[in-house]
Amino acid sequence: MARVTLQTIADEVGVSRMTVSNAFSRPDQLSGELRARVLAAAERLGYAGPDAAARALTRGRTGVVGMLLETSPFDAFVDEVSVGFMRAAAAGLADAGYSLALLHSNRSGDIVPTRDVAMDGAIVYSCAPQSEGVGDLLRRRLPIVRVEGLPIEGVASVALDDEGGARAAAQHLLDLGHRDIAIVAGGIDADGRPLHDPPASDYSVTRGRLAGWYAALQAADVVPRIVATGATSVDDALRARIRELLAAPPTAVLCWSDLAAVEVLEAAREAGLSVPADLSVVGFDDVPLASRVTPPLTTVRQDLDAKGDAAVRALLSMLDGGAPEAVPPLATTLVVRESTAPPRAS
Amino acid sequence: MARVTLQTIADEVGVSRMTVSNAFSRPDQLSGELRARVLAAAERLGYAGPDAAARALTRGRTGVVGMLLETSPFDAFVDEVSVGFMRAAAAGLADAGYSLALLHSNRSGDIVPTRDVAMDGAIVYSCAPQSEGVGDLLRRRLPIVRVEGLPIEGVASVALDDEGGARAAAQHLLDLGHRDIAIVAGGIDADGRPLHDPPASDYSVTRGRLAGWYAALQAADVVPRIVATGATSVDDALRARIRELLAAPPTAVLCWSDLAAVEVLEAAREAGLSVPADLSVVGFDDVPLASRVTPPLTTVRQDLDAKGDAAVRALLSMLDGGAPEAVPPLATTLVVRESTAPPRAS
DNA sequence: CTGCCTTTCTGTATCGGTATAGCGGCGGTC
DNA sequence: GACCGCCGCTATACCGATACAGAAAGGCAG
Repeated sequence: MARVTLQTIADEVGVSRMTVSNAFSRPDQLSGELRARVLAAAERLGYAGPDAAARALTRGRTGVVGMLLETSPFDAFVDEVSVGFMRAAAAGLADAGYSLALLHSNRSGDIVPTRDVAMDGAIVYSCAPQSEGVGDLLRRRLPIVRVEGLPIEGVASVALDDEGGARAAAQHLLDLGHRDIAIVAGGIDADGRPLHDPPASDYSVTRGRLAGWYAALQAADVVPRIVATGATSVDDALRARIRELLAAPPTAVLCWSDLAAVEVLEAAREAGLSVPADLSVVGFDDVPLASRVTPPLTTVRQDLDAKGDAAVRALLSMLDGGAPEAVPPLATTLVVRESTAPPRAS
Repeated sequence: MARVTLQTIADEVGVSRMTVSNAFSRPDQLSGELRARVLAAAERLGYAGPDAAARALTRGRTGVVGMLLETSPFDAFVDEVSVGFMRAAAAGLADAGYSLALLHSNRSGDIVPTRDVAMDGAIVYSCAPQSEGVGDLLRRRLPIVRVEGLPIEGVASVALDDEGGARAAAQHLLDLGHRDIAIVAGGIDADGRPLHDPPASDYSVTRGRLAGWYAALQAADVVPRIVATGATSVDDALRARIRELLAAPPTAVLCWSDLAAVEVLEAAREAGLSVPADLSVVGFDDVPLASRVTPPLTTVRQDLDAKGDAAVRALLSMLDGGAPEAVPPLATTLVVRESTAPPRAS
């Protein structure tokens, strides 16, 4: 039993293939009576309407926007920050009629998403500019918006004002009177090289936040202690270093994520340190968890809805033929809760 | 400047279009020397490789699996249960080389995802069988797997053993000695009709859980009090009813979700009731939040990874040409934490 | 009754690929 | 020296639709 196509219906009804196509796609092009007959025949033969792939080919539009993630899709769904971004992006795209396809980086199959999945544009979330996936997308000359991650030549981008947020966080601690401050950061010093001052990172989020912390601290002549791993998520190595740090605790800790800050809270509890009396802790991101831990975390909020909206708006304007345009860094807000206080008088 | 296609390259190199195609897709079909020349020309002309839409048309495969959600994509990313499911499903599909496309139900654009987005198969998560989106997908005769939601004729399904989990939860309260038990459930009695006994619901999750609770309670001759709304998420109406309930509190409450249970916890605190001393509370799902609230919630755990894996496995087997096959209900586990205790001796 | 404009439908070309059969040339076998 | 098989490439026919330019039929003004 051959597949049912426009031609099948056309033969059945005794009209041209074109007329059947019009019955589905341009109803005003034929009489209501004939259209009804065509549709009835289609129904009878079990025709679902124009084939999506064929239509995508001729119309040159798929209705799909891809999202390439630095991590595997699995990890992206674990991280509350990327979930929040996906949420806003998916909602914005849905409003504009686009479906969001999560592209993976598994290149072993015969279909490599970044190269072979049909789409009208893509969002590149926190990816290395030189990664294969990004290369594939660039080669296709698709409209692309980069979100976080290092700059990609010729690609519009949406990013947080990491530096400003970090500066505000550091300044908050300085204003409280702290001078002995540690920084907990991932994505730097992967191979144990001596750290620069300020330390360097190829991980854009950490890079911006480091710059902000150092800007404030150096202005106050404070030299921070650095606790770092190469990993960009909280891992056992980082946990161990945090515990080392708290053996001779500073009075305050700046963390590059709320998750890292929660680890510090945990380690402080183990070490018998009271937060914020003995140790002030500042996170970053303001994920839902931040306000639920004990004590609720002082942190730098980023507005994930705004980030998603900005990315979608930038992409939609390109999909409509607009030129890629720069989006200014998204503002952050310092949220002061109960994990920070003046240092204990010594 | 016309678009660069296989033909452009073919003309440039002076070979047939077919040879260029082979250079990309079947390297063994031409000499290495010629292939190198073709690829060099492609590079020079900025050809990204075979067009995805065209390839999808001829090969009949897209590498995309759609996921249709009952709610908007936005809400799906808010609910920890659906996020957990998406996580597992996306990971499983990525391993198999498929990208996951989130289909929205916005039918106003010219591209209706369920009808017009090219895909090889779809997962239908907790959707009404008679919804337009489901109808579109069925008409296309795509391989489909249903996850949660009411049965869809001829569609393989993956669902939780809601009934067994609920029965275990109710039995746990009975074993503790509770006789005055309330049930908090959404998705029933939307228009205020008198409730049946057990109450009816068109919302499959609630339906299964109700059946389980009643099975255990009726066997013990306990008649529960019902607190319900038509909404399937926690809303103000439900919050208000919970507060009414606690004006004359039962000794224990069975909730159809952890989120609802957290509301009960909150309302109990407001009413000056101590959990579990004055009131035992049981949730459902075991979302991450459940173990973090105070007191940690006794709840029925569902394994979202298993659910995602089961759905993906079922779909993959159909994509490989297998027949749809029934997947047995997924097991649940009662997790006893600190929100349940024997009723206060009266 | 003629000419012109609509309405309604059809024919052909095209979208950008891939499958498949076939063709010339070359080395090798008997 | 005729025959065979293989290698490397090409020609042709699709895949399933849509765009666009007509063409037949009918309506209306002059």
